Amino acid sequence: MYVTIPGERHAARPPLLQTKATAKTQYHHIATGTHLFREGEEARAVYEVVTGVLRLTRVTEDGRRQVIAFGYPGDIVGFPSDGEYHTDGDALCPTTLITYMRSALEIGAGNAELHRRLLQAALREISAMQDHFMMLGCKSASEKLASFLCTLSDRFGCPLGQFIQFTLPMSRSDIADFLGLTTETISRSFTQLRKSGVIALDNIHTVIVLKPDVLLALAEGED
Amino acid sequence: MYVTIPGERHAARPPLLQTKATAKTQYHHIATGTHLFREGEEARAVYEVVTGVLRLTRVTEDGRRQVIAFGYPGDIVGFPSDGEYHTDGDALCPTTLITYMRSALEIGAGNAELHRRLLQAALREISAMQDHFMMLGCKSASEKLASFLCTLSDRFGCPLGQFIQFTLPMSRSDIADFLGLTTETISRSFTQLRKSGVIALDNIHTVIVLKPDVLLALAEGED
DNA sequence: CGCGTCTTTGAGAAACATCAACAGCGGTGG
DNA sequence: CCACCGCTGTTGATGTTTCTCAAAGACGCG
Repeated sequence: MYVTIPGERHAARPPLLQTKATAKTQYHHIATGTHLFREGEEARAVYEVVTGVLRLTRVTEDGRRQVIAFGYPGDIVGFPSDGEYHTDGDALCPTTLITYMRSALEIGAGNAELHRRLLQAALREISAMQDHFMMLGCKSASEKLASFLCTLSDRFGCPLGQFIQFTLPMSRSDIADFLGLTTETISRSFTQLRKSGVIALDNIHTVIVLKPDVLLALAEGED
Repeated sequence: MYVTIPGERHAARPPLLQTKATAKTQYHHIATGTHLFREGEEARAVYEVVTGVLRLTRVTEDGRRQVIAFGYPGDIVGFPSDGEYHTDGDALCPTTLITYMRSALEIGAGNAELHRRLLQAALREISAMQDHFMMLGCKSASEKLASFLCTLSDRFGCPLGQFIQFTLPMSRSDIADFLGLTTETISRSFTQLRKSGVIALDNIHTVIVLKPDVLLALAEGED
């Protein structure tokens, strides 16, 4: 089942969407593997990830899966369309969330400031999804993995001596389904990056970036 | 350069974002090939497409292009992030737009109703982009093209006898860059659909769907 | 009519998927 | 404590899809 990752609980950060009007912040804890919402379900809330990581997925009728996004601290997840969730959302490790009732999306008058921040979050989400398009549509397998690791390194890497370290709470097949590849190809690309000395794997879920500049170059497509 | 498509000017429809507060609707006409905005530019407005079609693209440093979306009537385009456009936007045929100043995105108090509709439009956009992810990540070449044609057929197809007809204002290479394929593969997939009697091409830019049910089945992955 | 651009078609090459076997690792139970 | 089991990940051999390169055809435009 789900492996509990010795996990990089990212430093607390001020909630993005929080406004003065809702002074008392209600945190919500969920365990690894918990489903926060499912595709097609009526959307009752949007969530801000505070610590931990969520996985957002969609599945076709014939069982092919696409990981739409990973929800890291600072991300807003669960944006509905026509009142429904359009992805499954579940926790890859113990996760803390802030819940914002769906009404915040709809009643403009109620809390204009929260509403404004939600729109900004939605716009950032659109921008992030466009980056993801570039990966899925334009890049080779090794470029995709390099881009993916680069993004995580930039957003969540911790200095380790002169290197950068971060954890991958998701499985190889999650990464594969995120990048539109197979687990075998992901595994081979990891091996390639290891053998060329760009990264090291402390354990399966811990990446150490040895040559950040080379990783970035690979991500941009300079073989 | 750009070929002017004998174009399917879709029936006028009530503006999505229009509110009573801005009673007099200001329409804006642009010619084929006109750039409405460019990536990295300061975002001064968002646009609602009324007639015509826009193409939203992004390009990597080394020149690979991804068509992020096509903006058809009823779509809102030009959502900024951090105050900037993140795609190029240009017209594939003569296009009519309604302009909404960027301030509408930011000053919640100014026009709460417009703000609310913009958020709804952004949420629809996110949902549409998730559908696009499924195409890019999960589907084969022929499935991608079938899905693409299906979507256009559903949204903009006109009955032609017992068949459905619609126009493709974009080039084969636009379709290729939208689906993460090459023009040659698109061309071959079109030929395949033609030879199997699922569609007919009246001319390069006019598709007639002969077997909608088969096209849908192909789109869903039932070979 | 001729030219340039876009599209189609073909042949060969490359990337990635698929299938299969094996290794590593944690958990369980004897 | 060790043997066994199941799961995930890795590696290898092979197959398929799609890309690349090349050439010819179609179409609009001057």
